[in-house]
Amino acid sequence: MALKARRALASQVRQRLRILISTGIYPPGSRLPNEGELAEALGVSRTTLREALQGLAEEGLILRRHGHGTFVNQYPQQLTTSFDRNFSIGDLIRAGGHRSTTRDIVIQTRPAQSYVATRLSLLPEDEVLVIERVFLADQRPVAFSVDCLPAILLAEANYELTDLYGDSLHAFLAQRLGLTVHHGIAQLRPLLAESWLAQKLDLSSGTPLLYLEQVDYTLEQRPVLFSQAYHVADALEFIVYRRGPGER
Amino acid sequence: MALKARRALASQVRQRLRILISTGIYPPGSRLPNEGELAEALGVSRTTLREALQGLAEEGLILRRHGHGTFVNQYPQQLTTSFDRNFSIGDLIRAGGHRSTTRDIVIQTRPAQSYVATRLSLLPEDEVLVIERVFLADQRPVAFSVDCLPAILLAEANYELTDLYGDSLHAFLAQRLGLTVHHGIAQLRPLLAESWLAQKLDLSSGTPLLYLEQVDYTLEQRPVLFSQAYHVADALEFIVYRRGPGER
DNA sequence: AAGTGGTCTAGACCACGGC
DNA sequence: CCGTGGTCTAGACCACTTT
Repeated sequence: MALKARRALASQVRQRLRILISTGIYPPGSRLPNEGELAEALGVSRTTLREALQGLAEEGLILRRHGHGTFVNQYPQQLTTSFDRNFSIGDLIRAGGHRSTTRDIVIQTRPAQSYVATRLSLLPEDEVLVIERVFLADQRPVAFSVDCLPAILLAEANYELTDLYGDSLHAFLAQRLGLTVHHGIAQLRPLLAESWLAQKLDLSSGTPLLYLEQVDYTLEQRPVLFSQAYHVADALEFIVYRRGPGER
Repeated sequence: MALKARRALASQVRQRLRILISTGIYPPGSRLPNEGELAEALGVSRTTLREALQGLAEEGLILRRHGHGTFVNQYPQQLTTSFDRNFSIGDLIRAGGHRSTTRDIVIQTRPAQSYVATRLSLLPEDEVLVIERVFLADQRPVAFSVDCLPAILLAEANYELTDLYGDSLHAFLAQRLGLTVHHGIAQLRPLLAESWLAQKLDLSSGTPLLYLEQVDYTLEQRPVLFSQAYHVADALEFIVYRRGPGER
């Protein structure tokens, strides 16, 4: 416990406050001690405490009122999965309280189609590793996804095919290739299931699906993953936390 | 210019830096002066400068690398509309470069349906003001929306019906009722246009639509607006910037 | 080893809300 | 008026990256 966990201080304080609130030390509706006292009680500076409080306020766990005090929210919102976070389909399924598995996996290398090459900043003759699979929530098919990785990223890496079976490609990118996904840009569209797709998902043709097309980037704005996913609507919840417009 | 614009300092610095970058003082790819120098040059503390830099990094305008420096991003992402921001449909249309108008407006007060009452924390017998309308982008219908406002909010306010015609209810809430929408929680679902809806939007029945259901809250977590919107998919773009998972 | 961004502190002053 | 949260500062020390 010597080093590490640096900037964690504010996060630690945040966690400690969460506990103090959930255990009823600070019950819903009550007012917290003022910032000075609270900072001293927790053994951190007021600045650090404030960062923790700000985080809790954004979570909706507390309410802050200038000149009045900081209060524990009586009606906290709880979002299991907010879509502005880059979760995998597996996470989405688990957030709904189901068990996530996959089937019908196809892994192959092939030349990038033109629209894929464009999104990944590749040349048309470049190859991509394509991973197709069906996601199931408790045995029920709920999504079909196609992921494309530039083959050149894999050229010098050592990995096994089984590494690709895990439902988090982000983890694979980070652990095997040293590439951390910083953010993704996704586009949403409703779609009707064509027969080939309906068959994969055990649906009838014409069922409405939520189609998502996404490119993931590293911190350096390098595109590393192109994904297409077809989601069965009534099986997965798509919830978005939308901040009001304006300057932070 | 005496008072006001308090916490604006970091925002002001941010804006000044944007200008320094866009005018080519700090061209794309170049490294900015270190934080100490930059802070002194701009006449603010390093803390304040860092807050500004952090904002610019989140915007994607600059890249920060520990132990290396801060760089102007060569390939800045520019999202006209990111869905994690609480824009109105009118904004969405204008972001696509079209002219936004509305038609078929219906405004009436009626008892809240049970699912509406639940979402707005109202009692079943409470009344809501309902605003229905069709949005057009350059004459073409692209969305149908139903907004519900608790009637009690309007009881003591003075306003005219025409205030409700503007395409930003958020602006109405802020200016007439003193209620600022802090965030909304939205749920997305694909849907097939039923005949009544298809007729309103000049579509054929069974066309896939993107359905959005949203509750807007004030900073104090008070629900003030419930909205349902049916979007024509190929007319509007739904783009989401998804940050990588993890603690803030 | 030198230079950079990352974290944390203590303290000052300001603006808002209620008494 | 007082107490609260909101903003800003100067400075210390740490950790990462390159030379």
